[in-house]
Amino acid sequence: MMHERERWQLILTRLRDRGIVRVADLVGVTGASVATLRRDLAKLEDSGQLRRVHGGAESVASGQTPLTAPSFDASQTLNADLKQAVAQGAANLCQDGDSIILNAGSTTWFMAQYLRQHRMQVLTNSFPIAQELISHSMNRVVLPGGELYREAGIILSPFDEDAIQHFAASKMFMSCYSITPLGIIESDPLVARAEAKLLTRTENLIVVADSSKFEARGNMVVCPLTRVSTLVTDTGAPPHMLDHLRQLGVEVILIDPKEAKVLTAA
Amino acid sequence: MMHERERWQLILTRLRDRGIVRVADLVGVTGASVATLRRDLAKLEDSGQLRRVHGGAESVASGQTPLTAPSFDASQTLNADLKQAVAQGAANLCQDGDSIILNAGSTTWFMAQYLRQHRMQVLTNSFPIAQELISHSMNRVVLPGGELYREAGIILSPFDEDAIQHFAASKMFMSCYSITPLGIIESDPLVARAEAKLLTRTENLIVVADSSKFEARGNMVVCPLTRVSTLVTDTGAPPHMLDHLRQLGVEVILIDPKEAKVLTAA
DNA sequence: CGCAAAGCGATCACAGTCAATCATGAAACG
DNA sequence: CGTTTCATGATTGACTGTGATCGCTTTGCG
Repeated sequence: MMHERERWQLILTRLRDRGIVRVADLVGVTGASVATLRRDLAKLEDSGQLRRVHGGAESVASGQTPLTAPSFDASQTLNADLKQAVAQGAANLCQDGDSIILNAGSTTWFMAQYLRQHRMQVLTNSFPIAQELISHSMNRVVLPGGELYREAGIILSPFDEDAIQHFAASKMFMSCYSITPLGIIESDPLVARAEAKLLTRTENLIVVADSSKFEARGNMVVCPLTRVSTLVTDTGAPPHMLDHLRQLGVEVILIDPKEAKVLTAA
Repeated sequence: MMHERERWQLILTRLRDRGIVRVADLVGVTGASVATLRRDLAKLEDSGQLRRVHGGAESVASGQTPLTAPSFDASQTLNADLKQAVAQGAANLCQDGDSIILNAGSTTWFMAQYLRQHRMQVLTNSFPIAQELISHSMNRVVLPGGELYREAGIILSPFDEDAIQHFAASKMFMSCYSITPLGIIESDPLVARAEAKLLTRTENLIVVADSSKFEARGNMVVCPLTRVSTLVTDTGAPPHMLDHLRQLGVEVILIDPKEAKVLTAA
């Protein structure tokens, strides 16, 4: 028989792939009874991970624009579970009234999903994140000026004068391309510059990265590791890197992707 | 059998792609009965995601995201036909390679629908317009920095330093709250200020306004009528105002909403 | 103008789905 | 070893979505 968590994971995966699931289908896939699956859906709806409809459930992101969907479906297939767990752990660090920064990235985008109940001021250079927050949360949203790049939905500007110079954040959550001993790495120079610019608006840098980010890739250093206050990652991260980070004074928060998924939502 | 939500999704997608759907076609595509599809259309119309017409339904200008839908459904019910006609006429003034500005407004939003085939640089302070352009057109999109206001989807900033100071536009298309002999009128001070700021980025101001905008309403003057280079409106506009505008040197372009094409150019 | 065809809303019966309740069995606990 | 707790599965009555049919209205054509 299938375990409760397995079913949940399966339901959410299916939901992400197809946008909609039917109870009848799930019976065939999971082998569980209709009643059990209804309970599952009820719980998942309570924690905001889907919306129930007659006959099954639909993705909370369903009916979203073609912009966010394609640009994130690709990255979603890659370690989506880990990213969600890390994102949820990071979201737990937020409190109502905070002023935070979210840079553009798939992990931060997942994080935005967990901020629906919050009331904060959020500065982000990600168009999809702004969209998500403005339409599904009570947070106030601030955007930097600049050109909106289609593929990634990032707002970038070559200029320094900007309204964000008036923004002061208590925390910044940053996802990245990779983490190496040399620092936080991006692959695109413009993106690296944009993130460096955001970094000037806060003292407290929280890096969110699933364990796959510790493979060395990319070439643009956004900032050294000593700039990082906190790292949120999952238990699959290489221990020697975590030790190194702790020695540099970085607080490391480990999320167990198996447990953290839904439980902390309550 | 196809699920209700799947049909809705399919209907809305088709609507996005083609602008109009026929019940008869949907029967063939979805496999559902005519009665069911009619019910679907009725529900989708209730939630403002499309407008029913004899034989099927048409895009209400794309029932895109939860953000745009509510904010524009209200204004759409008001003179949507006129606004669309004016918007189309205004869009005809654009050429590939232009750099234009679109302020936030229902008429300019309709206009964005007619810019799908263009390749321009577009500066807009409207989130829904940016969304429309980035996901359905080849235009480059530039945004000003500032806070994103939920209801209207407008980006507003109390500060002057901004990336848009580096933007030079050949034309600005502006919709407004009303037009009076005193000038172009808005109702909200912050909006009026944002539009005045956009005005500094171009010489050539094109006002787009259906004929209902000539009733005196609102109280914030954005600019005097002498600042207007061109006015695009429909044939229902009061002649004495048009004469007055022509005397001030404003080029008046009249659109016949029935034919949706340009009649006269003064 | 009149007529035919298509589209429309209303109604009804049927099937699928829902929430609530109770019963079962397994693990946790003293 | 008995009790408690919890996830699960079955049953029930109520509800919702569906499709067929009935007139009525709108549209298009001569």
